[in-house]
Amino acid sequence: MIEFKILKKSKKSGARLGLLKTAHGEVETPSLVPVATQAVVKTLTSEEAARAGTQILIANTFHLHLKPGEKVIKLAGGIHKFMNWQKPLMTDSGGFQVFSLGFGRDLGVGKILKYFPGGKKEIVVKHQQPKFLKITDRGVWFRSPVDGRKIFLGPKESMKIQKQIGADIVFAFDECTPPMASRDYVEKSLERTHQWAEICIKEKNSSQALFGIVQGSNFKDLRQQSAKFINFLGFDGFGIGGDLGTSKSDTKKILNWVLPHLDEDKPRHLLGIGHPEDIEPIIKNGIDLFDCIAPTHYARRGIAFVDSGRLNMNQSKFLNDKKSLDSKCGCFVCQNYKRNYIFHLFKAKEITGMSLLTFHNLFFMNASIAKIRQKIKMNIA
RNA sequence: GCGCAGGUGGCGGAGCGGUCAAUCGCUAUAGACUGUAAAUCUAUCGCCCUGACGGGCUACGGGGGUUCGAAUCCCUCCCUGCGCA
Repeated sequence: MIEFKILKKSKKSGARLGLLKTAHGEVETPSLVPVATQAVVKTLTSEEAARAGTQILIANTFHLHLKPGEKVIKLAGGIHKFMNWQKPLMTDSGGFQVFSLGFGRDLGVGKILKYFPGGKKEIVVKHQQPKFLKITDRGVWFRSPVDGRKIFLGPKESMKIQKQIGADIVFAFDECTPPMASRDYVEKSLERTHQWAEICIKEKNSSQALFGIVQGSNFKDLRQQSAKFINFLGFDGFGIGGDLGTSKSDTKKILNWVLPHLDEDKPRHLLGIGHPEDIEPIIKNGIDLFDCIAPTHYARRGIAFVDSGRLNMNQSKFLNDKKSLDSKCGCFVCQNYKRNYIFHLFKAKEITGMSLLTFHNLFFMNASIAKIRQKIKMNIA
């Protein structure tokens, strides 16, 4: 189980400084939760992920169920042993895959909608089903992206799998609704997500903390209703999922609808948000934890997060650039390697380039969040 | 010297009389990506004008010819590879 202590509340914003204790150690919050979908931070060893300042990881129930299967992980002694990660770890429930392999895939969009596919002004998901999966009241029939076979995942199944995987914190099975969903769709989906939340609570075991997920898309009353309902069920913490609007101010607005209805003394995890420029605002809104693929995913595309913004290490202007990625960064990459070399590795398609940038991006983000924690402590944020 | 095979855009390589500024791949340039179907995807890539649509110009080794029309056919020269002397 977990214990969460709020050490300090900012007087200048909604930010909180906290300490999350788990059987595998503590997490100073606010904190980034780097993504290890397949029980690995892509391109890094677990030791490297830790050395980059990572305090906690999130793996994925759906993907680990497909490969290698939860039984394998259980037989290996649980996910911590399996991947040699002795720090805190959470598993996402598979609820995001209801979206990403469903409407997200159909329409080629992510959960943050910046443009409407096909140039249409509005695309509304009403009552239809996604092409490749079937959403029912009891759960979801997926098509495995690995081999196409049918996979059923509902609240019971997800909880059972997550128990076998053995993370410190597990998430309730939800439906992440698409950003272009109609109100009707979101209402119906929310009802299901809430029923599933009740089932997850019943399936909860004593050794894992369980976070409930607030949905409701960008509808104020639905978000509030969801926050109250999920709060009432008595979870150990909260995830805030689904559509969070198209701008930073939308996200802020939605968080302001939700957070006042959640027990203050429990951790709040914003699901899937965390570009560098998002972090300070969401922390000031009162978010304690957030996971995002950005640092690792962008690294593999050659994008380095640095103090001045982003560097695209595929650009040949770096051919003879003998500077480190970021002159102020203390990571081993910035201490030992220069842009010219990293550029070369990307051009040569050498995997070490991706690995170096992944390490740097994680270190950079973890360090900048540590600075924000310091600012909260010193009453300047 | 003879024989054979070739010479096409930054590179590799299609095309073999009109629909060709030229398939495709690579490279190059720019962009996208927020609970990871992702070491991926998209766009541009002869020159000039245009935001774009579009228009103009120069091009398929050099030169000449046939034809209404040639990267594609003919002649000739140059060059490359292989084989034989």
